[in-house]
Amino acid sequence: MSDNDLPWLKHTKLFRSPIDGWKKVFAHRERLLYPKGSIIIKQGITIEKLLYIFTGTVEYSKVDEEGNEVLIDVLGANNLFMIAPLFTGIPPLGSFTAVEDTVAAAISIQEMKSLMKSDFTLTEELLYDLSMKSNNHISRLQKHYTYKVDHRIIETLCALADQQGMQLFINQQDLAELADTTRVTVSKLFRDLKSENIIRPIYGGIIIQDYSRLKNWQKHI
DNA sequence: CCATTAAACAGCT
DNA sequence: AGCTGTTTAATGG
Repeated sequence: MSDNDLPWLKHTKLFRSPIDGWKKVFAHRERLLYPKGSIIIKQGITIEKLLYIFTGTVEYSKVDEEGNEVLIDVLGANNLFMIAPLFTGIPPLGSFTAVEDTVAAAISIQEMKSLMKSDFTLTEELLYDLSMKSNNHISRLQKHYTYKVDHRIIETLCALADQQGMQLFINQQDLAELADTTRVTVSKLFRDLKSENIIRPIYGGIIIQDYSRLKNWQKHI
C-alpha cells in the first residue's frame, strides 16, 4: 500500500482523556513502530494486548454493509486503544490503521489486570477513557446512519467547541470528513449560519458566535 | 428535493 | 505553488 492510498490524513483528534497513570506505566516499555499506512489490527481479529500511542495518529474505521469505509475515531498521542475488545473478548468493530508513522507500546491483558488491581487510579482512568470512547464511537456511527447532513456537521462543530472552545482551527475539508460529508455541503451550510451571525468562518477555521443557536439550528425559519 | 461528485475558479498563505 | 472556500452542472436516490 503506497502513501497515495491514504490521502485524507489530517483528521482532528477528538476527546483526550486524562491517563497520566497509564502514561507512566508505558513510559519505559519497548517502542513499537507502525509505519504510515500500516494496519495495526484488522477488523474481526481477537485482541490480546492493550496499546498506548506515544506519537503519531491511528484511525479506527470499519467497512459497512455497502463496502464504504466509516471513520469511527482518530487517536493521537497519549491515547489507549483496544480497551473494549480486550475486556470483552469480542473482536473490534473495525480496523486500526496508522495514518502517520506511529510509535506505540503494548501490554498483555494479564498485566493490565494486575496493574488495575494494585492501583485503583489506573482502573478509574481506564473506565473514564472507555466511557468517553464508547459514547463517542456510538454517536459517530449513529450519526453516520441516521442524522441528516446539516445535523452531523453541527454536532461535530459542537463537539469540537466543547473540547477546544469557540475558536476552532479546522478547515472545511477536515470538518466535512469528520461529519462524513463534503466541503461543498459544509460551505452551503456555513453560508446560512454566517448570514444569521451564528458562526463566522475564517480562513482555515471557524469562530462560533452563538453556541446555543448553533446547537438548536434548524433549516428554514 | 437533497446530497454527492467533478470541475473550474478565485482567494489565501 | 499548493491549499482553501465557493459556485455550477450533472447524477442518482
